[in-house]
Amino acid sequence: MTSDTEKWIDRFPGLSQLEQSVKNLILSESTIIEVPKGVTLFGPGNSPENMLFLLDGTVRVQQVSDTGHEIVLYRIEAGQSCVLTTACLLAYDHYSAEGITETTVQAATVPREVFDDLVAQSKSFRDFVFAAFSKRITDLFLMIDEVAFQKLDVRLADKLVKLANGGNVVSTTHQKLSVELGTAREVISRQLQEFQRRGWIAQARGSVSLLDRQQLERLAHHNT
Amino acid sequence: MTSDTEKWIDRFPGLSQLEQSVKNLILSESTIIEVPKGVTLFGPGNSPENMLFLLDGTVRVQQVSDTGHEIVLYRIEAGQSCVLTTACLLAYDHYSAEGITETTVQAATVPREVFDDLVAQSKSFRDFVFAAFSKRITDLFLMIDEVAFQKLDVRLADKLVKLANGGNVVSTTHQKLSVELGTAREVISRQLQEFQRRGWIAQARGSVSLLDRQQLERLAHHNT
DNA sequence: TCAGACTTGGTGACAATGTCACCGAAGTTT
DNA sequence: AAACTTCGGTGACATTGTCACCAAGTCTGA
Repeated sequence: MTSDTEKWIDRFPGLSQLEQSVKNLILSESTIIEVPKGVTLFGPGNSPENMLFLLDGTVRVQQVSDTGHEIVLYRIEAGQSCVLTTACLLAYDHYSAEGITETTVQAATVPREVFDDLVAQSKSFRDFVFAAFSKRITDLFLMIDEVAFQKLDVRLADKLVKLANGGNVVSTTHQKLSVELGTAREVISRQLQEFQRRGWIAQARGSVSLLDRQQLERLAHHNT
Repeated sequence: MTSDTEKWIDRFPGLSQLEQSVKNLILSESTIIEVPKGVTLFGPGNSPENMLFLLDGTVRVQQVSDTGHEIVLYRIEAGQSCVLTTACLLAYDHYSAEGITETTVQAATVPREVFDDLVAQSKSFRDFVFAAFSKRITDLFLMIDEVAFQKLDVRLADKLVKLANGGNVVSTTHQKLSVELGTAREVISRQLQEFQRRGWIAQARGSVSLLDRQQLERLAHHNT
């Protein structure tokens, strides 16, 4: 174990406060894996037994409705939270969510039994786990609110700014944006045309350039 | 403690398998409370420190959007699951969900520290808790799917059948139904008129009678 | 390098749902 | 009985979703 990987645990804000003995246990019982982009980590009929701590990259969790529609539920970012869903959600039948790597992903895998031991032994680990669950649930509450009540232009502006991630170009198709928001491609196309008409964005095949991020952010934050 | 209340723990399928010693601990450290109908158990700025096991009655968890709209997220039924949300969600700031008793409610309250002890000591209690979280999360996934992609007539038919709960009368207003589905009152009124026109329901002020439950169920299950 | 095949995006017509501004009828309070 | 509140109805219009296309760009294989 290199000094580099030894420290991965400190990338998790919630885990850095663990007792040293617990940290050592996690480190010794976990395996670092690397998964290429575009791999389905979990999904219907595919249930890994391990818990994952994401060290690098992002995993997109999305759902395919029985109507054939898709929607992105959330993303798991490196160091932010663990893939609890993985080990836990399989218990329930009708879940159709799947987790797909959006980039090459580095992760530490912790066997289920070790996970259980950790929960039993460490109060701070428990807090970490429950905080992760809580965050997930409150985020889903917010998402329901958004899907049910927010106007599409607001949601799209918000999504563009977030996907740009500080930069000015979002490399994605109208189709993919529609899955992000759980709407139809045509609706995205129309709305992007409107943004373009206002001079807020420029479009090219497969990419959107943000020309006036301030306006987009203003719309996204409801300050019309 | 009467022999009646001593057995409440066996009403929870997930808890009945606990070690007897753990059961005893829960029973001795918990307090039975009764809460009248219409009380806000938890909500923004109101965070009870205890975990609740619902023994009788139902709690409605709903959300008020900053757009002023409301939507029912889920219900907690007696014996079904514990009010984990209560103790856990406060950790996060912007959560606007609230839990309101829909009936007189009987519940067992377990102090936070006892809850933590239980999680630490009992594997089966851990399984119970994680199962509850998982169920909640997968239910929210389904809800997002429904809100985003299901037609309103399907959702309304489904909701009517479920609220009828085996009977043939749903005592509620159009306004309340609209909150159930996160839509507008007018939309519900129109749709109920359509159901009435088809002879599936009859309406009176403040109540809906199901005349042809089969048809409603057929619609709800997408078998047009 | 050319012929499909596929992907991406555009368009118009229409359906479903949400919003707004009203209205009157049925209950409730005083 | 008058004032008020709750409940539900209505029409006009805006927004979003659906469908059936089309055309241009990109890729692939012979």
